[in-house]
Amino acid sequence: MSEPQTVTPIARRSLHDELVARLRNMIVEGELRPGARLPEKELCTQFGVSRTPLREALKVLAADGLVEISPHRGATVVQISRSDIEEMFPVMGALEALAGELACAKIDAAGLAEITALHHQMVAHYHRKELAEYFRLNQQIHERILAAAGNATLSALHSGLAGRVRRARYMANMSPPRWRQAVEEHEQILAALTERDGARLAEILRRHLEHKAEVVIANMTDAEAETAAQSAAG
Amino acid sequence: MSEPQTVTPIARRSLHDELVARLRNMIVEGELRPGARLPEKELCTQFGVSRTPLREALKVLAADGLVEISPHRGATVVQISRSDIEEMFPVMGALEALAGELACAKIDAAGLAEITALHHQMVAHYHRKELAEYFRLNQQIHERILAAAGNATLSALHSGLAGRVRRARYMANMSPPRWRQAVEEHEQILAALTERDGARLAEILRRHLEHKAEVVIANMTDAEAETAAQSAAG
DNA sequence: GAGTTGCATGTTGCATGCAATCTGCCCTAT
DNA sequence: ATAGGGCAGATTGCATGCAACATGCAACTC
Repeated sequence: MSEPQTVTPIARRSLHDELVARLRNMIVEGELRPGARLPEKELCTQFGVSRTPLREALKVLAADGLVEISPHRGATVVQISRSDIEEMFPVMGALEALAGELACAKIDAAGLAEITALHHQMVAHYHRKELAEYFRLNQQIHERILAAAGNATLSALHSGLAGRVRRARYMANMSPPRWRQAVEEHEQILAALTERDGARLAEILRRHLEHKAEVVIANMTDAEAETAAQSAAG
Repeated sequence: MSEPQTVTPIARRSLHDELVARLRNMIVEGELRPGARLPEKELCTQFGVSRTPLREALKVLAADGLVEISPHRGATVVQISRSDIEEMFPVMGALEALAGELACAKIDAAGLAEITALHHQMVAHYHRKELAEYFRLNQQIHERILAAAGNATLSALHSGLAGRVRRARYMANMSPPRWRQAVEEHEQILAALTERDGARLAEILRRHLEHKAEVVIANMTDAEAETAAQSAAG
């Protein structure tokens, strides 16, 4: 029986794996706010587990860069600063650019059709101004391009960064011209991918990520100004 | 006493942090071979700690991709396959290319002088055919370029990959023409950096990494053939 | 009254114990 | 003789207990 596995082994996740997944999700989805403390005891009662697997999970998340652990003081959800974001986007740009090149070389008709379908759905949501749906599809398209690159290492690094960036909840709002620009860039992305023009796709993706960064930074600056105003008023 | 700290706070590493560092080093430096089992009890007695911090350390290394943990079966040092290597190098190429661009934009005279000095030392070792020393400096130069980019996220991702790749012990030998080519590329790297030509440096680094990949793959193929011959003979 | 010191409390770091699971071996049956 | 089943040993997964440490408050000094 040295055949490659066709059936997926039944998932028997240990507690710490399950905890890592749940906590990661709670952090990325914003349920646990940046800066929030993560007291072991409280989380233990909440999840109904003992401290050992929980601690192991926290260590893993710390290694992932999602939580910060200070000795004898406990774990907190990491704050993302503007400079962190400014650092991350060029890196994501480089990764997505590479993914674009590889994807152009490897993608088949079926894969391209899927991305094309997602793209048109996304554009439809854009025209109906359905921001949440737009983002969901936007994210899926980028993930598909990464997947089409067929490079697990690349995907892993990218999704790690994407998870960290997503926590910034950056696109709560986006100005109409910015949104329009993003959609136009996605048109170019699809065109380059269809023509299998790797170099061009890479360049477009790099620029696209640069523009995303600008939107995020602007949004963060607004948010900071708001909280500053609030704390001044309070 | 709100002055900035001038004295470094005394390092009080917790046991699990210390264990993570030591194990990571042992794995990266090849002291723990790929595929080696990591029985908790044995490591505990070896390090003189209990299983709790050791387990936490293993989980972190698993998240890092250096060890693999199978439920109820324990941890092993991950095997690097040829396809893993083939995946990693393009990613490192993209990261180093970005680092090159950023470094050209940011590096100052002092930083450039340091890299130049390292480069000349490295070339000296090349002429004396001191392979180990050559690699040490080679690695330092690449690290310095990453550092000069001033992007912590980028550095972190790169060093993670570099650690995983280094385990392949790829450069135990390198053919004279290959070695010569590598040195020539490093001359170009230094030139582009000196001229602050980011685009060119990026391109050179990408190619440089491609060539490194070829050397590694060739070496791995040799090693595989060797072990295959051994197992056939034994 | 301001600053410092000592103590009480709660939390984290680590060690250990028990239950569940895996591995290897022996035994049995075909 | 070989395949399959079952048991014993060993190892991992998790829970709990104890010690070390950080924080906040109160008392004390100047």
